Amino acid sequence: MEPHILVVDDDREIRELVARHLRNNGFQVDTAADGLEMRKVLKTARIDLVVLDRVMPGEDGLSLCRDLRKTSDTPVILLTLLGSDTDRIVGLEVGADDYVAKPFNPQEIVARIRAVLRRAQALPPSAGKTREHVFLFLGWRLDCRSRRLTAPDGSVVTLTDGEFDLLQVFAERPGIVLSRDQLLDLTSRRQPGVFDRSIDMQIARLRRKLAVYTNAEEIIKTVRQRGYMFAAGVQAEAST
Amino acid sequence: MEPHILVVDDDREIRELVARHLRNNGFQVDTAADGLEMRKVLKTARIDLVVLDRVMPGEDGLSLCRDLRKTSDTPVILLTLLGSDTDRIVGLEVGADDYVAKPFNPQEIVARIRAVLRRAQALPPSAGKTREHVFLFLGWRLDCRSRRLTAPDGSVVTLTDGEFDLLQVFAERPGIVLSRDQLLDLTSRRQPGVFDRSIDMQIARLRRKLAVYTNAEEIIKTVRQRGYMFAAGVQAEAST
DNA sequence: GCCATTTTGTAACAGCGTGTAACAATTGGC
DNA sequence: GCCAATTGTTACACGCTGTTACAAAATGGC
Repeated sequence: MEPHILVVDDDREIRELVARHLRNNGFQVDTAADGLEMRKVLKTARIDLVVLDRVMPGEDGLSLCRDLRKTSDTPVILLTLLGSDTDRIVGLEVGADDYVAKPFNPQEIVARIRAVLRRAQALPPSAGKTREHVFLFLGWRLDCRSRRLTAPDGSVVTLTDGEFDLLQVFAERPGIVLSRDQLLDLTSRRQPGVFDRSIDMQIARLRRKLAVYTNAEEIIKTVRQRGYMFAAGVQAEAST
Repeated sequence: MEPHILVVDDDREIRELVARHLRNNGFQVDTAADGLEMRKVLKTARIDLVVLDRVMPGEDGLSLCRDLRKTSDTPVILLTLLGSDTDRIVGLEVGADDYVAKPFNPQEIVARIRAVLRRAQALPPSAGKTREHVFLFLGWRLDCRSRRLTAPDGSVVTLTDGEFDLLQVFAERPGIVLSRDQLLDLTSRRQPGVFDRSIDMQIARLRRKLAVYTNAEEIIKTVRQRGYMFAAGVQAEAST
């Protein structure tokens, strides 16, 4: 019985990104773009926890949290802006159980959800339920829990750590153009003074390894002046 | 009946600042400068929540939190360094209920304490703590109660204390990259002045013993510039 | 307490991964 | 078609990690 999470955010991209990440971690997820949709979902589904954006047009996260707290004990995690002490304090005071500051590491949301639910005794600690993060594209299999890439013919392709991180970032965000800066951030290889053309080198190296089996152009496309995009359709799943 | 908080921090100034602020907000407060004092207070007073500094000489916050969580449900709030995602995630995993990043606004600690206590008061205490302590991976069996490692062919493999602790830390957190620093913390082998490359030696020694039976690269992977990750899928269970 | 053995940590070096610099190829605006 | 800007490729230097050797510390039997 997997916990059921409701993600409320007017920003569709963030909403779907968080939802996908949570699904990959074994949660059942519904989404809502505003307070109206949120209330509709809450009326029709039994939700275990709400992830709620602080800043939204119309009714914002704090108001929604305050209202929700009047009628329900459903735990709430607020997505706040970094550096806003008073937002966080007021959020906690109106009844939020926790917050995560944007920009966020999706894994932190997972950890926080588990911590909150653990206290609610809705979910045992993660060691008891191993779920793996697997991405499938064009016959390739990317397993992020074992850091292993398997080619369409079943052979294992050895990637360097940099290459693996890069491919993981892409596979988690198919169809989205990612700038060099974003790729450096997302792969956690942003260092002060790093010349951002180094990402081009890493992409070339990754493409070279993929190209042994598949036309790499169908996997990673260059978007001139903007960055790179993972062009292969991705199926994400939890493996058994 | 005001909640009773224990503040643990080696830095006297921070300790007394937090204590004074909490007293001004209606909490009863005790303080401790280290793990020894903390345990002494916990033996003699009924504490409702512990505020625990992450970085302390000798036994640090993560180790203390881990130990405390083995025997008690007392909520813990960690004071962490700003910007360390994996510190926060690992902290939540070893059982902390929350964290506050330094430098902090004392009012945020108050809000967090209230939020955590509100949650704790909504829950009955755990009946008995059943923790998983047998881990199965690639045919190996790690029994943490008897501190015994059994190979896929059934033979017992002798590990040193250091090697065993290290393998246990990994098996509890499959698929997560753990830095050298974190590994030193989680294995409770953090000593002042220890050259942090010593962990590489321990890992090499563990790998050598595992490699007699299994390709060790499939079990513990190096993630360059970040640390090491347990790549084998783990099934955890409570032994009979 | 002594001492042999085991465990752990440090130093040095080799091999590999990553980032930079330079140059080649491609792209797109005019 | 021209050309400046952008991206791809090659070569190389430096830093990170694995291994070996040895020293220091810890352990346990007598």
